[in-house]
Amino acid sequence: MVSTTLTVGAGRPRDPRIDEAVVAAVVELLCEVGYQRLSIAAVAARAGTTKPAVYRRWPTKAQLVHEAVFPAEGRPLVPETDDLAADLRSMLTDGIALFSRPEVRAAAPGLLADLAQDPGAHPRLLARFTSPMFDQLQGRLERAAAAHQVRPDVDARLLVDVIGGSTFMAVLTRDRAELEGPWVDQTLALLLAGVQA
Amino acid sequence: MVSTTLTVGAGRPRDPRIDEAVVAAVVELLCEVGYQRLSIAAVAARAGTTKPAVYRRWPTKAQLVHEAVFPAEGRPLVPETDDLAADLRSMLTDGIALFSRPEVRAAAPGLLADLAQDPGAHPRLLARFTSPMFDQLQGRLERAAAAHQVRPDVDARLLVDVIGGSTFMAVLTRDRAELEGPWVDQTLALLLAGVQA
Amino acid sequence: MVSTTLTVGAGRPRDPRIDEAVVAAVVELLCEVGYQRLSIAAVAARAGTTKPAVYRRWPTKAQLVHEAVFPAEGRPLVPETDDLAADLRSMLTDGIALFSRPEVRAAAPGLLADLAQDPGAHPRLLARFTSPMFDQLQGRLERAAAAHQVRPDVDARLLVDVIGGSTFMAVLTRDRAELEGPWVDQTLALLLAGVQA
Amino acid sequence: MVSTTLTVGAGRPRDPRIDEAVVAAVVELLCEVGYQRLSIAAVAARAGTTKPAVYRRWPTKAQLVHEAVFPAEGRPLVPETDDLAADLRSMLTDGIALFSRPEVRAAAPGLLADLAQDPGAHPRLLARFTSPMFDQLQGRLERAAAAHQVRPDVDARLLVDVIGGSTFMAVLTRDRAELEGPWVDQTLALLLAGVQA
DNA sequence: TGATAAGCGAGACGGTACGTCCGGTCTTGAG
DNA sequence: CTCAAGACCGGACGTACCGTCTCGCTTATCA
Repeated sequence: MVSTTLTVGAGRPRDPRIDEAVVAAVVELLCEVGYQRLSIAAVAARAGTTKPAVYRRWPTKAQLVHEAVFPAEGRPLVPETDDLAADLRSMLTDGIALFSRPEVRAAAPGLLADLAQDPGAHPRLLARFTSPMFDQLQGRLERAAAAHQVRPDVDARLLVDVIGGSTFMAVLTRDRAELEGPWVDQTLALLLAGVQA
Repeated sequence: MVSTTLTVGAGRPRDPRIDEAVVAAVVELLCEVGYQRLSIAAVAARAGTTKPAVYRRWPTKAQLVHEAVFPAEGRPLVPETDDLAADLRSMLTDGIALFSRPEVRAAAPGLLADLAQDPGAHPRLLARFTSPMFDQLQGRLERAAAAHQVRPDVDARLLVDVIGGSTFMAVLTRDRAELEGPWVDQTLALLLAGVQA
Repeated sequence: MVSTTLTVGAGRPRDPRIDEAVVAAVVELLCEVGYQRLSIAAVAARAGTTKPAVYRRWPTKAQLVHEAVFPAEGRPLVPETDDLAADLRSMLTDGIALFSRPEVRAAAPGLLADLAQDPGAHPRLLARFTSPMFDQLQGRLERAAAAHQVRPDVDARLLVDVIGGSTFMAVLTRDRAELEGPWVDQTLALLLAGVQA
Repeated sequence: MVSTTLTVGAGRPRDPRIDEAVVAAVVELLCEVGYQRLSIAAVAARAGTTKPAVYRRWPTKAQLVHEAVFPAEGRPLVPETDDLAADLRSMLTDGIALFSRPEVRAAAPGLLADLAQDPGAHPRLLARFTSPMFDQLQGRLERAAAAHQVRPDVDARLLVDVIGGSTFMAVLTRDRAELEGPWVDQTLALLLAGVQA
């Protein structure tokens, strides 16, 4: 998180309603005008506050959008049932659902572009998303290998690349209708055949 | 292509050296400051010309960068040997190489962001990249299916998603060293197992 | 003159109708939009021709306007009766009339500004206007001095400054009505008293 | 004045160094390139600032140049000694000196041209220059008439036309050397003879 | 009489300057 | 130290217009 509303010391405390209003305004405006044309001034106006109040909380647009679009949810990234096929299917549909949210579609490429320029963003991004997902998936795969469901040399990080990248690319290049139909089934079939022992 | 230097009719013809200088300047500046902070003014200055000369050729930054970064090469996107494994490996290494070029790394997310906002960019992007690749790969897969090397229900477009998305994601989240090492081997193994009859 | 339609040598001769049409267009447009916003493109369009045809004849806007507004008339600048008061009055009213013509009011300050910047304009301007007027007035004053009407030390060039400058300033700062009324009478009284023996 | 640096209320105050630097840059550039080719961009660059900072202070080039060239000095336009000849001489030499300043020579015709086009400039110009001068001169002439030094019917405004116009014309059409020599003496003689009782 | 040469309409070009938007910072005055 | 209000600085924008150039054609002079 960036908007560290600690304010342990003296002085007037920050108004928490502004934090909420700004985040809500960002999500709205992302869907309306996209990432590039999202201006801090417009966010502040929509949130009923002023630019300095926003800049006090988030130093850059990238960090603001990042936090607004990907709130730190505690939900498990990798499901844990006994059915490997069902778990992989969940990951595919979760990826599709995530990248299909309007604010995510609008924000993701712009965020990538901004963060790609920012040195140091690489580890932060990994720490926030890829690594937790990788750790959980690593455990899940070891369980599956022990049950002789997957080859023991299947790499969890590689699978994260393939699942994440495929869903991202699919959302970018296909219509909504295609994704809800056979795409998941076919991809799941390919993945299962690819990893199975 | 956008910069249609046709000019069959009347009027002073365009100076082709400006076309070249601008494209070169875009590639340079992309590597130096990234997509977002790439300004037309800076491109024109670096190219030794002026903004109107750039705007006459490319109406938007997105189209300019698109053409500068992805020149219309005629090279086949899908190799055509008799060895399916070798062909898939080529596609993976080509994808890695493409997305690893500094100007592509700098431009790709920004282009996605801009084009995602532009209605009508979707079909254009497909027509230029995904579709040709898909058509070629479709033919290659049919040949492989006839030779009983792959299952007949493997979809070429799906494979494009998986190969393109995986390589894109890998380049974004991994170091150069990892990609040149086992990543290609492991991904190739997964794909082969996934599609084989 | 600038538009030297000599064309002694070979080649297609210039169309004299274009010369006329351009000059007429300049006078019209000066009255409509003034000197600064008079564009060669507009002149060419109004004259029913094209920019290069205008530039072939007059290299700069200043020279074009100069020639259009002050055609080389042969009319005597200084009248030659036996009545000095009447002659001075004529010069005053002629100055008022000249500077009051709409195209002259519109063109004069702009011309001064352009020509003031052009080194070499000074002698040209003098040769065209001030000097002939000065020569004629010099003769007239000598005649008046011989008749003991004016002091013999009155300088003709000085009188040109005073008459020209006063009328110019008066036209710039006063309404039409004032000028036609007592202004000429009062100025004439001042001048006569100033020069009389 | 135009650049009203009032800013009594809220908001960041204007940087007064920019005001000074811009005015200085205008004077410099006027002498170098003249009025017409004086661009706001060049002024801003020379002053070490940017175009918007200039536009915030002066909405048009005419107003900017006007204020830069004719700063609101409180100096009396008409001297007030007991010697009418000396006072008139002062007005002549002041006029010569004013119109001889390089930036004034460069700016004056261009300003006239711009202001001549702007309806409403007429009264403004009068209010700033001609009228104050006229009022002061009117008082001086009444004093002189009471002392039987001038004819009581001599009009102050007319004298302003004659003195201003003559000096302006003389500066435009003569060399520096001529003006410092006998020109003032001769003109003074003419004026004195013209107005004396 | 045919080659040469300049003018013509048409129109796009290279480039200067324009006036404006907006992003991020700073200042006030109150809480 | 925060808040609102708001102006400021300066980078960049996309456009209008200037004077030039290229084209394909026409019109005159000269070999």
